[in-house]
Amino acid sequence: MFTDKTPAISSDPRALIRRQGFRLTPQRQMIFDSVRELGGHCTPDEVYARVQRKSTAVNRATVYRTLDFLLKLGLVTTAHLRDNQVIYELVGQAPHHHLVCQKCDTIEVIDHAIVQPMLNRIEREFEFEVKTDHLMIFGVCKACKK
Amino acid sequence: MFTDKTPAISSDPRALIRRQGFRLTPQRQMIFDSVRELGGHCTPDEVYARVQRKSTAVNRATVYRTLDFLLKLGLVTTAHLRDNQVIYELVGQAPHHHLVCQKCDTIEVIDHAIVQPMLNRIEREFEFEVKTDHLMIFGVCKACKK
DNA sequence: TGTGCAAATGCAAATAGTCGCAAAAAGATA
DNA sequence: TATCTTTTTGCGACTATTTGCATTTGCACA
Repeated sequence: MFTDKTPAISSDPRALIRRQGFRLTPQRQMIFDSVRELGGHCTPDEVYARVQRKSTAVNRATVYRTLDFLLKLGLVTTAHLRDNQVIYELVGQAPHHHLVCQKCDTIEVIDHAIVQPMLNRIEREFEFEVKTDHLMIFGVCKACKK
Repeated sequence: MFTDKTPAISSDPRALIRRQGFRLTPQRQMIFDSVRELGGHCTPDEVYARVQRKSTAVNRATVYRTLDFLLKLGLVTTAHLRDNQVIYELVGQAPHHHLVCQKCDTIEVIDHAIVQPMLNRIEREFEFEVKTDHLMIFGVCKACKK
């Protein structure tokens, strides 16, 4: 299960899903599409609301289950804000990370290159295979520091 | 609000709470004590269960609110596992981070020194004042890789 | 020590998220 | 296309977490 290591092709998850013996359902397609349409960053509730616009027949539990499914498949990742809110994000070509300002709640995206050396060191020193592609670093942004 | 920059003294939060104009209540004391007694890593539910042993009069909502209060005060931090479970942790003398194995769920603690250079670089390049003291890095541990 | 006021709590209702199970349906095969 | 197997879904119940509001209670100050 979930053994495929091929990088996810975000625009068309169908091949990836089927290749691993899972089934492609309209619900999964709609939910995935909604995540993409929401700009790649969204909460389960936002996804549910958007899916409802396509079909009111989709159950809330299915949204939760499918987001989790996409997570296990590697098509999306999650991040948690300090208020316990979960954010789902599409896995794209470029891994990146976030600087979250605790004062104004803005989120700045930073490149993976800044984090990479640290992760490499961890892989070397602890023989730990890092899968994190999405760090949330909390603090106070430039604008709020003044 | 929450402007005190003095490092938290985990063993006695009373001075810190009062210095900022908040009130010291038996509930807050019991909840803080419980977190400490639970070894510094715990879920809201574990805290509630432990507080019940001291006094059955403490409401669940108060536990949630107080943990959040201690978070804002800087006396505890949170971390989120992939299954959305929240972990509260006492802020101690030595900041540290976690390697979480997705296969066996074990958590390895790593020293802040490994993360520090990256955070320094972020502070410099983005003029972002980092407050994160507790990164969760997901992956596969040494034992599970074999 | 008593009094007043704002903060904190308890309660109950609302919202968010999870789970078990029966029904529906995807995809394989004939 | 019909049938079969297994996955996935919807539903409803249940647990977890949050929120509004009335009441209580720290604690500052007289």
